[in-house]
Amino acid sequence: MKKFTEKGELTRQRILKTAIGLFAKKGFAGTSVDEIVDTTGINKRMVYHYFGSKELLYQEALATEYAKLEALELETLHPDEPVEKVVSSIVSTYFSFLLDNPDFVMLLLQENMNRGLNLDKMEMPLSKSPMLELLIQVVKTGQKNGTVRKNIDPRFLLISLIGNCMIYCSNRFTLSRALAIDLGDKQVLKKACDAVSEILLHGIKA
Amino acid sequence: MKKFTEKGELTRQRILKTAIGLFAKKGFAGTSVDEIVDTTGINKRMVYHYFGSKELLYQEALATEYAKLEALELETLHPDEPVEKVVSSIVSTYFSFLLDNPDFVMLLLQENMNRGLNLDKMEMPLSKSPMLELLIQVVKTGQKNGTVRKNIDPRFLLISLIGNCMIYCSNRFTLSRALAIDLGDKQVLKKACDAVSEILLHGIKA
Amino acid sequence: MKKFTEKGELTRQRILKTAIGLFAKKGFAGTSVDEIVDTTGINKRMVYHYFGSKELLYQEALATEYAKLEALELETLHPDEPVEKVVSSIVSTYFSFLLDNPDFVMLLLQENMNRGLNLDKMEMPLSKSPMLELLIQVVKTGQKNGTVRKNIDPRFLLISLIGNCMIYCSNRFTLSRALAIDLGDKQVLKKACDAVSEILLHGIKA
Amino acid sequence: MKKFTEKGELTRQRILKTAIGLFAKKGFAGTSVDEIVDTTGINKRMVYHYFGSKELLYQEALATEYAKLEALELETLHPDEPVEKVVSSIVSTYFSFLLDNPDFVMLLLQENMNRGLNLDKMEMPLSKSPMLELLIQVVKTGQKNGTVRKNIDPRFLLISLIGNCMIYCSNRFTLSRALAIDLGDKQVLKKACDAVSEILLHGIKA
DNA sequence: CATGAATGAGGTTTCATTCAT
DNA sequence: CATGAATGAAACCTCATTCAT
Repeated sequence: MKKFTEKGELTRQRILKTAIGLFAKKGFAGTSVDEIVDTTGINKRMVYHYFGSKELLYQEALATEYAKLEALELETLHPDEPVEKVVSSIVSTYFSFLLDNPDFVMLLLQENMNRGLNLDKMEMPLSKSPMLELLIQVVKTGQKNGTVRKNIDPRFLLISLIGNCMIYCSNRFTLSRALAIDLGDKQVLKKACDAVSEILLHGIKA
Repeated sequence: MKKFTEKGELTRQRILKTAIGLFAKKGFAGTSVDEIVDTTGINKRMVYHYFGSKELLYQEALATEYAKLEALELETLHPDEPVEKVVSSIVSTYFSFLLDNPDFVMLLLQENMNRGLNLDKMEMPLSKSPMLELLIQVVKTGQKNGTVRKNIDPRFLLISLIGNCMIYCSNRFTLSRALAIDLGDKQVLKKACDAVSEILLHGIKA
Repeated sequence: MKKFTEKGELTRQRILKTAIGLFAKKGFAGTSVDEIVDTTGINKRMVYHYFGSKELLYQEALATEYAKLEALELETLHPDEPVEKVVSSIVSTYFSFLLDNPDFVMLLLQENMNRGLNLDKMEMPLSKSPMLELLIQVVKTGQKNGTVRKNIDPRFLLISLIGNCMIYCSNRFTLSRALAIDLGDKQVLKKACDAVSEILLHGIKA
Repeated sequence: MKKFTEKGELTRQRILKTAIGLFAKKGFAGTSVDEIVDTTGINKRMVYHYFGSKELLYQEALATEYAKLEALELETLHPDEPVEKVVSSIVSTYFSFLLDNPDFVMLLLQENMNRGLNLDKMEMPLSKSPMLELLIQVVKTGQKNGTVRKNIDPRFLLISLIGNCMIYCSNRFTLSRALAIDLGDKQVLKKACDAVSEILLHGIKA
């Protein structure tokens, strides 16, 4: 990796931060380099100096947000805790994370719309999800002591879990419209989080 | 409004169909009018003749795909059927629909990324979801006869239901990556559909 | 000349009238054939059927308006009338005409900006101005009987006369701005007309 | 505001100068940005870099020419000079100016044809015409000492004055045609200038 | 490290005109 | 006589990128 002076690093970060916001809001094709530099006030040449190209800048933006997912705090959760506690904790963790990181959500969706091609190009390590590891543990334990149904597949469970949370972000506007309910309202979201927790808990228990 | 001849209508439809595919695959900004006309072989001027602008073409594409959702056949489902049958039917209906209409999924996600602005511009009628009406019925019945838990809100249930199905499409690539499971595989999807059905059924029953 | 049926002639006239208005307001280059047909509601093909091309339509528009100038009523004026009466009559005649025919003014200016090229193409007859003939007469008479100064050239007098009237139309907006006076106001124009008459009358008398 | 280097300013000026000539000759709609850049040899992107849009470039062209009018040297004219000298000086000043600045004349006419909309957009200051101030002075003085008729309104006088000069430029081609006199001929123009001076002087004197 | 100038390709849209019926 | 469909060229403007200092 290149090393930059302190001032340079600051410039770099300002560009990256601005780019993340714009790419998240308007997509890769919908965002112009001019817009990024106009927003930051930094000279356009700097984008190419620090990032090489628009695409590489986008990938760095994607990587930066993606890294946040891995930083999800799991410290307070342990495989030896009861399954109920673990599941509801994961749900609220995801809810908070997704709501707090709308840029991440948008970039993730975009990447999926793009068939994951940028992640391929970036050769991101296929890091095993720690969340999945945890779920595998607690489900196995739960199945042993009879609190979890036998045919629960932790992978599908994790997907359900994510899907239940993500949908509030990824389809917020169309759902608000169709169901006449404001999914931007904090109180509504609190109830939604609880509803998700409860339905999943009942969904897996034996 | 303008009247078109049969031949003109054909041209119009060819443009629209092509546009739907490209907008779904590459997004609004990522698709050029040139690309659309090159694909169809129709003169570029015709796009503006029939649709007025790229944006209006996009909106018509969106409306066309969106209309498919409303056409989801609910005829075989009835409010007086048992809740189990209804829920699992809805799940498999959504699964099939989303898998069969990837363009719809992409356009829907894009519209959400765009904060629903195009739907607003189009002044789409806020049609009450028939799916929601159905769920409200069967949940109420189920709660009366004791098969469904009291605190199930049909709206959150529907969202969960959609989220559980949608996630397999909207996040297919990143999930396949992270969980080391091929979500493009038909058999995997069959299992996933069953898993979703089961978890939700257990999730709501008293 | 071609002959058209009554209905056809009507269509033709509607196109021509619309074209005159648009060409006068927005210029030749600034007016599109589409705009003309959209305004009339007549099919675009008809423009080419009746006029051949946009340029020929423009020339016909120009000729139509130009013809109005020749129709200026001079019947009540005679060479044997006193010069004062003739001059003030001409002034008010021009004033009325120019104010009543803004399209003429605009097309005339445009033609001058275009170096008279269309008039050349149209091979318009270099019709001797009847106004000039009249002026030549009365000036000669006036000079003979000592009421008009010797060195008055009727041609320059006519130009002055036209210039004094035309300026209120051709430069209405910039003059209104610069002189803080509303040259669109009827009463102001009445005074202006009188002022022009008076200044010219005193300007030529011996 | 943006800062430009010396070299950039040069490029800017070349574009502007070329634009003035073309806009004056062919009008706003009749001039294409491509034509401007082809004439200068400068890349098209630069037009938008320095001027923002074709319209803004046009406005700057208009403003540049318009500014020349204000620069009309009035230094040699003083309110305490006799009215005859002042009027004939103004006439020849205008004649020279208009003949020397055909681009100004064309842009001014165009702006009037456009109802002064660009001047409105540009929020040009409604600078009091120094020429008018001067005329007000000398007319008042002339009226006091009995050399100028009482009912001369300096504003209408100025308009007449301008009209008498302008007409030779604004309607040069149609007048040359109609009156069978070459208004492009220097000697003819000299005589015309004198005729205007004389008619106006006699027109105002008591 | 940083800046403004510059570029060629391509973006969306509109043009005047012709075709087929 | 009249219509809607169709066209290729050119309009204005923006793009990601590179140059020169």
